[in-house]
Amino acid sequence: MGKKFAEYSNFNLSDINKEVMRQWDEKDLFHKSITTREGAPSFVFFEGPPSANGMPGIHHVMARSIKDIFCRYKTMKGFHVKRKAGWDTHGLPVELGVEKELGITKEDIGKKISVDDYNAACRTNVMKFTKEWTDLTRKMGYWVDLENPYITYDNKYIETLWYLLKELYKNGYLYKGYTIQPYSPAAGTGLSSHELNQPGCYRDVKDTTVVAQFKMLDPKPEMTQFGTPFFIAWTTTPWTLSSNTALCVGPNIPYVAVQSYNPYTGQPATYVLAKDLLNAHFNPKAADLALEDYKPGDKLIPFKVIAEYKGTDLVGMRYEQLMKWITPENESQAFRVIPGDYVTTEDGTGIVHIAPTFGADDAKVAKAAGIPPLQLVDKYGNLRPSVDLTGKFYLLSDLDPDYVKTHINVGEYKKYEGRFVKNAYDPKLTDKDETLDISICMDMKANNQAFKIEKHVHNYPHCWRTDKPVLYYPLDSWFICSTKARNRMIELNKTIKWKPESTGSGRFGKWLENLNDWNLSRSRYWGTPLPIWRTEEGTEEKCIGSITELFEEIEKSVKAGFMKENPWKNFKVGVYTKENYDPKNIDLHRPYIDSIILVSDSGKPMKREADLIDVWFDSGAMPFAQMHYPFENKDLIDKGEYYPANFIAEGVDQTRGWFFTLHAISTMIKDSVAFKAVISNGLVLDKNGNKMSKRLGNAVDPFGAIEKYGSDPLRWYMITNASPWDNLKFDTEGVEEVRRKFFGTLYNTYSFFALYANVDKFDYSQTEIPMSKRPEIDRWIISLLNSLIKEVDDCYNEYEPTKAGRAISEFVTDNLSNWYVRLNRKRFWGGKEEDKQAAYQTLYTCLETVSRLMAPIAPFFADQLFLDLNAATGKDKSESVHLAYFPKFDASLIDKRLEERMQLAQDISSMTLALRKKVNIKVRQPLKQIMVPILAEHEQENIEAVKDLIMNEVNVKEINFVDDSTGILVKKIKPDFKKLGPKCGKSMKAVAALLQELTQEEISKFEKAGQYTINANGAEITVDKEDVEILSEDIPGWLVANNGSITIALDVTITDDLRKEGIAREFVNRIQNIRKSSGFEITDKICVKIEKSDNVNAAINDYKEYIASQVLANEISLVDNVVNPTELDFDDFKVNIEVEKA
RNA sequence: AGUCCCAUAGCUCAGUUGGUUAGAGCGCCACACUGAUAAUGUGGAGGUCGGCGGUUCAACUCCGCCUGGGACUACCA
Repeated sequence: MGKKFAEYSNFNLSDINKEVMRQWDEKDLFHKSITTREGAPSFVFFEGPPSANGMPGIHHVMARSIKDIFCRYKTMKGFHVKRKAGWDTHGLPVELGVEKELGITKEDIGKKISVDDYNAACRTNVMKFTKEWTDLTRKMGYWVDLENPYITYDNKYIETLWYLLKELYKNGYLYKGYTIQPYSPAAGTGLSSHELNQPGCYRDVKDTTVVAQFKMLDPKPEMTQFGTPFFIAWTTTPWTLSSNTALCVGPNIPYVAVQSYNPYTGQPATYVLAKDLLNAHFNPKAADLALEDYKPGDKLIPFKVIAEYKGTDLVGMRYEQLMKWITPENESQAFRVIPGDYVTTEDGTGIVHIAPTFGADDAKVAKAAGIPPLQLVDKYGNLRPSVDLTGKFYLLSDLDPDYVKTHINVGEYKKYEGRFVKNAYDPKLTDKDETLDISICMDMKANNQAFKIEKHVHNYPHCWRTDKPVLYYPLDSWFICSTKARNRMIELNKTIKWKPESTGSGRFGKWLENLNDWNLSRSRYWGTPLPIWRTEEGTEEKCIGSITELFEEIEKSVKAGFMKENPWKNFKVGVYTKENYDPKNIDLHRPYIDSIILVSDSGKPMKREADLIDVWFDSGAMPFAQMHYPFENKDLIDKGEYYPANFIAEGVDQTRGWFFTLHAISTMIKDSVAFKAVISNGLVLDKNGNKMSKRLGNAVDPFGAIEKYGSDPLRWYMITNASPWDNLKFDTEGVEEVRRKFFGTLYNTYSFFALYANVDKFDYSQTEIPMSKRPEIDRWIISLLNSLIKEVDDCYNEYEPTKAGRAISEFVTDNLSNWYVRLNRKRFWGGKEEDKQAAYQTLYTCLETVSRLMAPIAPFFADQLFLDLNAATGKDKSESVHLAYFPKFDASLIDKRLEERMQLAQDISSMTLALRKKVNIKVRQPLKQIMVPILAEHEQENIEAVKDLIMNEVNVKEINFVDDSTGILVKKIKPDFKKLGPKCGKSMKAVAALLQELTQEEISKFEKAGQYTINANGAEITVDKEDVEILSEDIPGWLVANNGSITIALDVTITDDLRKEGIAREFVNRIQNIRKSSGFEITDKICVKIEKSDNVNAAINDYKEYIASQVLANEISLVDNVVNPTELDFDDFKVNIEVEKA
């Protein structure tokens, strides 16, 4: 007892932020929020690891707020919510950052700088902004364990990755393949899809394209009747034609054979192409011209369709190699027509040129049809595509001489030997020089091989490092055969709760359906090494799944004499201490790992495959790797306590990134989802809807924003302004508005409460007034409060934080502050004891409950509010709202009819005030009555119940009801379309019009009979009473307002008595002002002297007591003269008055 | 190019299974309040629900096409 509610002189959420954070640290609350729930059911959350080599931005506040909200909520619901922070530390962005910093390129690594030093630089660099990240995380109030984060470069982490890779390997998911990948000849490296999607990588380029003619070897008879028979196919990369080994048709696409002439040479020919594209290549205007009338050079070239085929009819047909420079292996299998489902007739000819070495799709369909790729043998004996790694046609001198002899037509090839396939790759050429494509096209034109040569603009990816176009090029890579698990992934995906749902079924679902194998290889230095060792010929290999296993293998190798000793002899197998796994003791990265040579089962040396693995594997494996599974914490995961996650959240850009890798790894390793629910949030844009970027200077600094506004309004704004999955147009004015509107109001409400509660020494030690004894308005707000609890609980449960926040906000501002507190102020400073207690208890309950409901979103202010309230009452002794429990709603306290009645009161009040406004009578002037037309009994009951509130709020003396019996009501009929619609069908409109035209007599007849027959468009329709709403819209002669079905009339006559009372109220108001401006305490008693005047005498005499009670005056007297007059200016007269302390 | 998301007042957003006065806040204009006061309240103006078609008695709502913005994926020749 005796503890007071804290009162504040100012309201600064940024300061509250800091102070509350200090207390959290002091009390070690984050840890307690976990330890106090020990043993409770666990709610598993996974943190997606950000990369700490960049500064955190405002969008991170968004993403992390979402994560934090649900972790805090679940903690309040009694769950044990462990959450580990994580850092993504490998990968190209890190490497490039380091290269930039050190001023080197990839080629310098191992030369100018040792791999060792380089990786050390990466290790430091990647954690460059850790401090800022930690700082932001704390300031924004994101509770996550930053002291024991998982770090992907950790030896323990890598060891788990190896374990997982080995599991995949054992189950046949890992294979080495030769595939077409984006490759940058200028940079000498393959590129990941992530790199290809850097801003600005896809650019429009103008390329020379050609429709090539492929001469048939075994044409169908009808194709031979006119000129030479050709297939025609379009390509945007003419240089790849020399590597053509097949043509591809759509099996179900219709094709035609057309007799015509080559536009360049004028030679007669029979062309085969897709029927749909006939007019794209043959001008319809020439359709009627006779073939024989054609003379070379004519603009319009005649043509004649002579036959039609389905794609399948063409499959298997053979054609002559277009450029006979190089003879492919297995020549007999090449140069055939093959089927491909991906062929369309959107552009080109419906026949696709296939160069298996330079197209991913090409390689796929070619492989399926047994078509050999066109490959060379280089001087080292390797099979190579016709283009070398620098982007030029191979030099003969770089090839195997025997191969050149047997397979290359040197005379033909010489002309193109060493030509770069894009000018950009050739250091000696510029854009203005003739491209290889053009050279080839010119030759084709001359050789009657080109049907059409055109410039074509298309979108093409460029290397983000060298700015030069990417080449699709075959490279050796390790793959995860994720397609094998595709169906299972699709099935499991259906069990995941996606927010929004469309991302799961749409973006993610479609992605799964079109899944490709996962290319794991990266030829870089800083990353998780692929733990596969191979003999030189690749006939034997070993996949290593743990350090222990590696050590066993090293021992064998030492025995076999391939290694002198184990380089990590201080490492103790099976000892999982931090020290033992410290990089000083062991480092699984390159270059150390590359020095390990193992021995194969047959006794041959094996070297590690030089590749690193995709960093996305690092992050997708975090459920296991963060626990060092299965080496440690095996049970936690196997028994489901820390896996799978109940909930994760990241940006929508992770759909095919982290969300996918988590899902894929989990499906393949555990045949389980990795997460049961996921929120994919949208972007944070600037207030104009533009992407934030440092370059444009429109990026919002999260630190500055938190410092200025505090995290709570920032979080509240971000969460309530738009659904997380919609993009947020971030406007600081919105944050300011949230601060003022929501937090300001809540703070004011609390301050109001605290002020009077302290005066009255309220501390909830008094007996609780039973709900049944509290006034209607108290039961109303408690009912709303319980409805709110249920709603907010449901929203959080359904991962709808936006709706939760909006509901809380509406309750606080509209219902609690603007209605409950405003209407009940007098109860707090006057009022009978029991009624006062009821008011305090009610308001206390509301505020305290709100502090819990809002805590997940606005953790700082909510905690202060909760503690301030409970410090005085001791009702909940939790150290923090975040250790307390989420409120439970009590259905017995919810009274929907009461809520409706109050709504009615609010509507009637609002309408009355609007009427007052119309005739300019201020609220302080009492009026006699409101008239309400009543057509049904329950309407009157409802209003009666809230009558006092209305009268008080709008300052009228009575509410009277006018029922039908008076005969003065003017009624109107409103059709209920929902009921009447199905009944009337097409006549609906006519019926509605007729109903609205009914006279007063007809309406009464209708009411008495209970139904009415209408003749609409010749059809008789019987309308029942239930099909319409009969309402009274007017009382003739009164000032009337209506809104929906409610109509009210206001009596605006001001009688003498009313005028006097108005003056009295005016006095109360003025005297209160004087009290305040004189600096009196609210409990001070006063003495009032008023100068006599005809304008006021009567009013004062009649209302002396009333005024005195309202302004705490011991005495109010009318005097001839006042000594220290204050002049009060009433609208049409002035009065002198003196107010002093009694 | 495909997939997905978004489009409602000047701005930010609500809008139930289709049902007839399309709402709120901010901003703006006017007013009131001044014992919740670095607050607050009330009223008012402000909409072809992106466009065009369709289904329906009835479309902001369902369907199709288009436009604009965004994201993701992608050398379909």
